[in-house]
Amino acid sequence: MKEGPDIAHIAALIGDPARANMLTALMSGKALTATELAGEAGISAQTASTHLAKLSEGGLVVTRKQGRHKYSTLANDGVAHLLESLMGIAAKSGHLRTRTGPKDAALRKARVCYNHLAGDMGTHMYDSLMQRGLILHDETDLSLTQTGATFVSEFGIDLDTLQRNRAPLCRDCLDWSERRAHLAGSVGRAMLSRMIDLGWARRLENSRVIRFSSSGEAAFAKHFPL
Amino acid sequence: MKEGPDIAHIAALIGDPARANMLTALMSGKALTATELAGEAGISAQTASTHLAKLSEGGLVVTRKQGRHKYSTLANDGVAHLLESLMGIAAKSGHLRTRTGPKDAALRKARVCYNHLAGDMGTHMYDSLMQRGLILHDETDLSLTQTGATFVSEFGIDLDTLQRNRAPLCRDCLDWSERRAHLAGSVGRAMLSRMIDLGWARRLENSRVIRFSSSGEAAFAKHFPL
DNA sequence: CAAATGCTTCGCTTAGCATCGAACTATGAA
DNA sequence: TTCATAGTTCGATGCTAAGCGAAGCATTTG
Repeated sequence: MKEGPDIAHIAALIGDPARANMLTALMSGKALTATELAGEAGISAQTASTHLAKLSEGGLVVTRKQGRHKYSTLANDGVAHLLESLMGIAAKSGHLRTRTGPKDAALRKARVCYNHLAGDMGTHMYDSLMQRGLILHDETDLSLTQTGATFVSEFGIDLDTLQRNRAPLCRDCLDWSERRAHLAGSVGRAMLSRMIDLGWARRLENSRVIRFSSSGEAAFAKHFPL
Repeated sequence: MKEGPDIAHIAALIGDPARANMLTALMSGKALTATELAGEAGISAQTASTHLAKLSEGGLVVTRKQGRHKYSTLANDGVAHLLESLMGIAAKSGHLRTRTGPKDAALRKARVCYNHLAGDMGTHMYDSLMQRGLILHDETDLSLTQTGATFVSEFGIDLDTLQRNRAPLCRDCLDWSERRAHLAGSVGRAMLSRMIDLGWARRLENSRVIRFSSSGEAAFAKHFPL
């Protein structure tokens, strides 16, 4: 009767509102402590502790002890991807968001998705890179072309360091607001952090929103034309 | 505090074992009646009825009344895609499948995923089509090339009829066993049903397994070389 | 018509689990 | 050492929801 893996177990892990809030908070890509996560979810520290144990046991989250703190992050890109898929379906199917605040527009424009750029500007960048032949799909994954590699290097990213990791350089990730692909993977992460280093944008506190300065937005448009 | 859509609600829908079993059964792509689904999940008809109401209300499933039967299917490709993602994560993270039966190997080789071909042979076909330039990625989706369209037509598929639908012709779908892409979308569905019409393969009862005859497998290899 | 089948609604029971208070361990600071 | 902070474990509580029996509605069949 039972075929394939046990999806109910891990779906149930995400299905609790408190845990879902923690996971959403971790979509920022930052490593958060247990108490921070408790705050995000609006629950006590004890409860958060048990939740974290379950999430980690279920392989959705990995933790690292450092002094008296315990930092948690999403276990891998796959989990982030899964969460975005969930958001996509949750967004369109049914009684949508609880409260459509002013933040919502900002989130749709540019936000962080597991440390890479998502939202309108994320898909814009993806389209630009794709159209100019800097990235392409081989059958299974996304990869940089030769010209793409030089472009990325000239943008100030050290590809050699990234390549030392086993993780794929490029992946695509489906955007819940745009329902289109954007650039994930280690290059995607590096691109975003480089933009922040360049002063183009900054991350808002306690939020996934990325705010571009007007000059930053201009530079962005110049670097990623369509 | 709450950003983005409510993922907990729909994750909770999938998180119940009975409902998860129903959804997995629907991954076959067949429309199943309420009692059939009750059987799949191992619960009574009444309980299945309430579960179906919730699934439909949550937008994961659509139902159609026909006489005294009520047929359910997955709501759209996105839901199927989400379920496959879940299986992928569930498969690798943690205490894996409950029981690795003989069926498992067959499932990995060829199975149906929302009416299209998945598993080893599914990714094989995808790779072949991609390598020969019959399908390609534009920035957002997958599409047939000119030569791809004639290939598909010569295979015996009426593209005009398919195109009348609003649904995308091609999509890619991530395989939980192979962790690679395979061909979904209406063309993917048509390909599989054509293979069955040609007698290459048949679907096993009460299972997602697709069994190719030896001559069918030979024909498959000939049509989709690498 | 009556009988049978498929599905749904109601009411009830039960089990699981999220939650917190309180007590305990571990690390860092004064 | 003493105090403070971070995190965990235990026990008790209370709510939610899954499950089924029974009754009801709808549709097809004899």
